[in-house]
Amino acid sequence: MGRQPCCDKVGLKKGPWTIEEDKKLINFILTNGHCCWRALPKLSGLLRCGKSCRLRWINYLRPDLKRGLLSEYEEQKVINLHAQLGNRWSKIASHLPGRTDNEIKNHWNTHIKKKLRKMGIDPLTHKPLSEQEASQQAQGRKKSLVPHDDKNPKQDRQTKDEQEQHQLEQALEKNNTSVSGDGFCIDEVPLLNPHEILIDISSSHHHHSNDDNVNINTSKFTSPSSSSSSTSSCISSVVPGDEFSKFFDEMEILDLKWLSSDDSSGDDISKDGKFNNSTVDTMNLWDINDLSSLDMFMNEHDDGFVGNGNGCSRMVLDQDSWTFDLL
DNA sequence: AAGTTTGTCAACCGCATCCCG
DNA sequence: CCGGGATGCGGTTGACAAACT
Repeated sequence: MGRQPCCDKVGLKKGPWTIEEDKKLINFILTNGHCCWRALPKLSGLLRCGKSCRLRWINYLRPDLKRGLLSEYEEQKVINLHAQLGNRWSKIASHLPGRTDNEIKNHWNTHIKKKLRKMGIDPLTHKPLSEQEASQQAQGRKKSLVPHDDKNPKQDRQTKDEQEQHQLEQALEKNNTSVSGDGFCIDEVPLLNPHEILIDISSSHHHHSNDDNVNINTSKFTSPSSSSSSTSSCISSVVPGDEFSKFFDEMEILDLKWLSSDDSSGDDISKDGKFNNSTVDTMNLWDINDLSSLDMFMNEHDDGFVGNGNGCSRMVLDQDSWTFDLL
């Protein structure tokens, strides 16, 4: 007797989402919230598994998502957090507003890993690679080192949160790492002793210096209780019209201000039509104050979607659309 | 121009954890 | 406390596009 599948998969669609499916999902969640992911597909008329709907919403359709490549500052934050937390992507994501665990995980695997190896740092251990190891890494036949519980991240979850928080706070205080530089709190036990974290921050250190390119104003931000997913839990309480508007109003705003850097000579819009983060001067999360904008979008801005004929997995329905196109 | 390789990332899968009766 | 369903999480896959030969 195996475990029951999460949903009746017969007749359910898989693969990339179409424009129509996205619209249905957005419309439904904005009007009804998502009381129950399992029931949502039936209620909304989607031929999708509830899990799939949840993932699509969390990773792609949520209005508070920030799109585009991670900035250097965010990258540095991810590296620091990874040194502390290991592959606990959702925890890491919870410290990067507007970013999803999936996005961070992908970015880690495709960009940061390579970057660290280039710098002679083992992305698993955050320790320097020996010459031999470095050459092995370069040849792609590096054996995995498992210094902290990267391979078994779930095992250490059983540690009590309070203990974790206490330990980590102490460690961070002692070592004055930049992880908590902007004031967020980490509720995890370090997998590495902070003094063991060896990250060359010279390349990005200017982000924290006086000529700081990044100005983070966290004056009124209450971090979601646990993870990126918990943001969606907040959304689950979404109700139509004014209530939703209130929700945004009451949401404590994190105002991220990305000051243009000197190297912002690049194109504002990349080839796939997305804005590059580096050139976005100001980005306000939860910048939508009125649900009517969203309604407007759904009803009148159908061409806000840029379909490619065979699905819209990369359509322009991102933070920029929500904030620029709609308002 | 055509074929091949490499890189990226959305989406899936299966297990773990949470929650409720 | 226990069992079962719902949800969350992290690893992995595969489609697509870009780069290379």
